[in-house]
Amino acid sequence: MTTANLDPAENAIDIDAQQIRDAIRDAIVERRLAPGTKLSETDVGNLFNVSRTLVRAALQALSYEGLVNVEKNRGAFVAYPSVAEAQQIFATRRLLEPVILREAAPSIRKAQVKELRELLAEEVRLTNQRGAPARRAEIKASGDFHLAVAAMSGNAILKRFMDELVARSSLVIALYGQSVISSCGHSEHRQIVDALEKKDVEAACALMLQHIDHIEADLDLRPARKGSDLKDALQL
Amino acid sequence: MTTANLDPAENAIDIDAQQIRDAIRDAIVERRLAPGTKLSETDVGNLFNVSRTLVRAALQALSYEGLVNVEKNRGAFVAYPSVAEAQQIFATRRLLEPVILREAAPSIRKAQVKELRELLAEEVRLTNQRGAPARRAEIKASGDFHLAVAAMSGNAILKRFMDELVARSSLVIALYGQSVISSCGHSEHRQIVDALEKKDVEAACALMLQHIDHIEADLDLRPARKGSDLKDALQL
DNA sequence: GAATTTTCGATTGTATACGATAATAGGCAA
DNA sequence: TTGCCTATTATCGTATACAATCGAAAATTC
Repeated sequence: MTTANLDPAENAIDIDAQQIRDAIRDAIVERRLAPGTKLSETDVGNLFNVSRTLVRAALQALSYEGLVNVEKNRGAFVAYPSVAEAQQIFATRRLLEPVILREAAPSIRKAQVKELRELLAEEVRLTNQRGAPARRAEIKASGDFHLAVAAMSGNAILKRFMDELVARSSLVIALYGQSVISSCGHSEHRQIVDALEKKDVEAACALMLQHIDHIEADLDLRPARKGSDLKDALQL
Repeated sequence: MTTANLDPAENAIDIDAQQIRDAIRDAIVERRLAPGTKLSETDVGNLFNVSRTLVRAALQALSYEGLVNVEKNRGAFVAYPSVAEAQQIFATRRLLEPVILREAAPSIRKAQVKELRELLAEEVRLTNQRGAPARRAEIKASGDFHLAVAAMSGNAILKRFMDELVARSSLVIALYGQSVISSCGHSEHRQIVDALEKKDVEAACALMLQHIDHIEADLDLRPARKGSDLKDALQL
């Protein structure tokens, strides 16, 4: 059995393709599924008690998000971003997130600041908690902060672009991250919120760029990867 | 028969989902398929001599690009962007295209200028040509210019975002465009190339923003649409 | 013993079958 | 006629069946 470890929470009745997609995406983003893992159509189907038809639809959707690679006649695999791709993902975030901040800033009111601070509180709570599930939730929470800001831009298209970038970033961090707490920057998140609250957009942008730099600095983006990890992750 | 007018050029042997997707996308972008047109799975399947399975995959893919709306238990329709969506598409382009220009500028060499000028020449050639096919090709060529610039940024992710924005823009122009030659701005395209050649990125960005303004100015984005057109486009 | 070929098994690719849903048309009553 | 209800039909949603492909192991040859 090559495929395993998808959250069996959705074992209710009548699953649809969207739920399967979400479950797999969450598993990838929360790093329960390692990059390179094969996602066999029959195996996934059995896990959710659905036919391959729905699984294929879900896997196809994930391939558009860049989270899964579908190789013709070979199957679907959790994406295994190259160093070049990883750099491009972060380069794009550096370009987009300041733009998003500038768009979001004018519509930041007390309610928005409150919403962001609640997300910060959740991040802190998870950081102080032990265990693997808390670590996984922390990864997701860290991304959620960036997505919340994107949502405040009021631009659904930008928000969707960020959805993809944040999800793929998690994958990259899973692959190339060095420190265990790779998504460490909740203090940086707070600084950004502080700047937004003061309507100091330029400061917020500068902090955001620094923040992205720090995330990327924690990665080991040297060309070669250790072979053992690769073989492991590919599950050959 | 509700569905018709897909280019039958791909009537060779062994069509796959990707080819169907491309054929339908081209038909939408070149305005051979009006917004709102129903894309029945069986009809499209018959046109390409494939089963509904492949058609569904293609339609699903197009829905991720925002070119097609899939309504549960009702079917797929060529997207019918609302005024709000249209404005968001152009707002996003205004944000992204300057960023793209700044990214692309450093790697603009003689070869790149030449490539862009060739695209301009093609646009001019099509403009001076009569007939509906030339008009359709003109629409596509106009978008290709923006996509070529995006490709020169060297950032595949940005390029893909632009792919989507340009395709959806064509749809919006089809819906809300007033003048027949809605993608008129090939002279503006030339000015942008001129600025890029002179390494004057700021001028290029300013011209790009003006250009997008002009495209949007040609649209009739007033809330209500004339009832007749709406009925026509919905093909009821 | 190593390299090449062949065979076999597993997995994907596509078509089709069947059940479910929604739109339409027809009939009935007001 | 108009409104409502029912029945029909067409279309979609999902499962399954069968064909095609790929990879790995076994067999053969040098």
